[in-house]
Amino acid sequence: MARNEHRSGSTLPVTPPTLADVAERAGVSRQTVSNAVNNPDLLRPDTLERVRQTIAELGYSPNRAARNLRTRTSSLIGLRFAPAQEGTANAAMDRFVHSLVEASEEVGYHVLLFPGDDEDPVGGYDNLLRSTAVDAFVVTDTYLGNPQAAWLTQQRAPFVAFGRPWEDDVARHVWVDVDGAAGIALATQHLIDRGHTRIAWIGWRKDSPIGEDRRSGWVRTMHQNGLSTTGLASRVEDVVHSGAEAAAVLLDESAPTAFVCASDTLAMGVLHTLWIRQLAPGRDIAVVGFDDSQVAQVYPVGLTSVRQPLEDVAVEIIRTIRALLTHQPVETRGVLLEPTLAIRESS
Amino acid sequence: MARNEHRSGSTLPVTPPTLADVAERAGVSRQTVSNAVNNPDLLRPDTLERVRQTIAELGYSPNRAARNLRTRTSSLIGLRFAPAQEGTANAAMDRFVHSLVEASEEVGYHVLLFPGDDEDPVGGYDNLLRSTAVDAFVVTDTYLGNPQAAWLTQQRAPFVAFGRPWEDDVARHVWVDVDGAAGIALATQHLIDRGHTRIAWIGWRKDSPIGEDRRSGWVRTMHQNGLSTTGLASRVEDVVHSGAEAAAVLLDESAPTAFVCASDTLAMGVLHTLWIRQLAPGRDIAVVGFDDSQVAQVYPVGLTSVRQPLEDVAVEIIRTIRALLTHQPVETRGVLLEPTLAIRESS
DNA sequence: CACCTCGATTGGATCGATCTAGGTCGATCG
DNA sequence: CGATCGACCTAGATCGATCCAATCGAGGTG
Repeated sequence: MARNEHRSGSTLPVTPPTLADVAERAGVSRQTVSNAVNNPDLLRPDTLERVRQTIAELGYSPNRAARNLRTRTSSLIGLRFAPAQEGTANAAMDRFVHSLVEASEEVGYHVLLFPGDDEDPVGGYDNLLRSTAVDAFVVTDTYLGNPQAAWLTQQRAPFVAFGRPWEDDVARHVWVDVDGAAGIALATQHLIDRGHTRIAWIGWRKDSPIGEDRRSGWVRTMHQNGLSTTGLASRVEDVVHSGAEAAAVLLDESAPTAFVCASDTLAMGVLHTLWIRQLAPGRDIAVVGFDDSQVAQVYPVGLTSVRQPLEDVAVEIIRTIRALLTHQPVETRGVLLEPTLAIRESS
Repeated sequence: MARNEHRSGSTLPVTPPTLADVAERAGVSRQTVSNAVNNPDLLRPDTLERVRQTIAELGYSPNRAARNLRTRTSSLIGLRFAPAQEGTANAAMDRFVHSLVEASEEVGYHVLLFPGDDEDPVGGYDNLLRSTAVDAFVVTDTYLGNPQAAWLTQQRAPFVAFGRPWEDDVARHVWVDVDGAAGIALATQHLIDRGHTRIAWIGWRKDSPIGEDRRSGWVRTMHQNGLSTTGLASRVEDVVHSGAEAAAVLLDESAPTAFVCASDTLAMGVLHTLWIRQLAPGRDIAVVGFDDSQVAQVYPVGLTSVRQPLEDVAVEIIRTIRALLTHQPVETRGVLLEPTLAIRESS
């Protein structure tokens, strides 16, 4: 059993030390070493210390594959990673993924990325699930008609969704989401506090539940403050020039003094129209976007934007996944977190 | 051995089928099933067909952990994932990670993310390496004084760097990089072709080898075209307002008609100054950035920008990693890829 | 017909950590 | 003083796929 007898202290041995190596060297059994790693409370302090010392000396770290095989877990969380769409400002994924990686590390998980395929949306999930390569999934794209959540539920695969199952009443999975309506309400109130009364909305098409939810935050806040929303709303595609056109029309027809947008992309369109018309963002016309993208941060006139608490979302997701995996009762089916407002020169 | 005899056809069985299950059901031995999966050539066509049929019927997929344990591989590639810095336009990581995930999938690898820690830069690498959790690493931050590449080399850990070992003559690891100087040369020549002769450079501080490399592309192209660079260069921090200030000073002192920048962040600063001075980007003054970030794409006046071929970088990195892992001789120590120019209204 | 070859197939051993059942030892108690 | 207890530790079995050496069987050869 005495493998790895001679090894250089500075380079990685050809084969890393095993639990048996540590046991032999420390003069204890394998199980004792295992306990030292996983259940230190079971060992007598002096034995624990001796084993730990040996572990440190040998630079031992449990072999992942062996542990995974025995325990039927992988400590990996699968995430389908789709790139940010070109031509839009949405870089939220980047920040979210990082938060997720951080939150995972804290509790001993790692994040495994796999590519998406629009033609076969569950293919990637299926492979990883059947080969028991991951313990759970984080699903980020729970938009209308997305079959993944339903499919995973049916497979009894543990997963948590970032995003509510909007339209789907039968969906019984666990989710974490950000209250977009509250974010827009925050933005709208902010503008009202600054003295604006004619605040326009530029959002997405009506078939987007997320867009309609965000819009409701604007409507609600306006009405709560006794302000009219008539003729002040526009619903367009999420591209820059659509936002620019909508802003131009609204300025001509309704003379708003402020714009609240469903995305930073649309807000960029508004800024473009203001620029063409020689109107100064923040001084002449206020603009607020959504997502606090890099564009909002880097744009010469800093764009005020609703910022999703992605760090908290990630922590909450990981917390929930742990609960699912340890078969603790999951107290709530959904968690809704409050966004904040990143205030900059544009408002 | 006949586990999983009765199972619902629609939901995942409590324990997935094993190779032994398939073997028994197909009336062959385990080894034969293994061969059907890994070395189909060894089987007689009719046997192969029968085994494949059974695999499909049972929905069998080899257990990753068991395979990993036996073969001492994981099919995982580790990538330290640091988030884009707030306040800069650099979203290249997002695109690169996606490309890497795609390229990995093609050859049966997956990407594992782990967090970075500036205080202990090799900690994450060390853990994954010692627990044999990944087969290789992709290292993206090979800047001056970064100990990771040297450390990994010393540990004999397989890895490929995205980025040249600039200053380090002794570094003998394998790398893939984008020729920034060629990209800037492309941008500069593009401006010269448009009739510009007074083209200014705004780059990073002198201690950045990447910045100096990019700058050399500007110098080279200017001189090749018989143009002077005197008084047309500025070196500043990579933040928007530094770019804006540098542009203002250069406009006052040297009256350039075009700017080439080491980053989109700096280019945004230039655009800011142009906006303040009521100068139209593209018509009055041309501007070119670097990285083709979302900002460049979304900015109302589309920003012409050097675009790194990150898809190709990823493919090349994966190709090299495969070569390293299969102990094929790696023919070249470094690969330099050519960027392209995304031309928009700003030039 | 015995012998040989070579492709196809088999069963046992193995990777390294963990689970399980059982064993050791000193302290406590009737 | 021997039985009992509990804290601590040990050894064998196990997870599932692959490696390895050995075997089987069909076809060819002298």
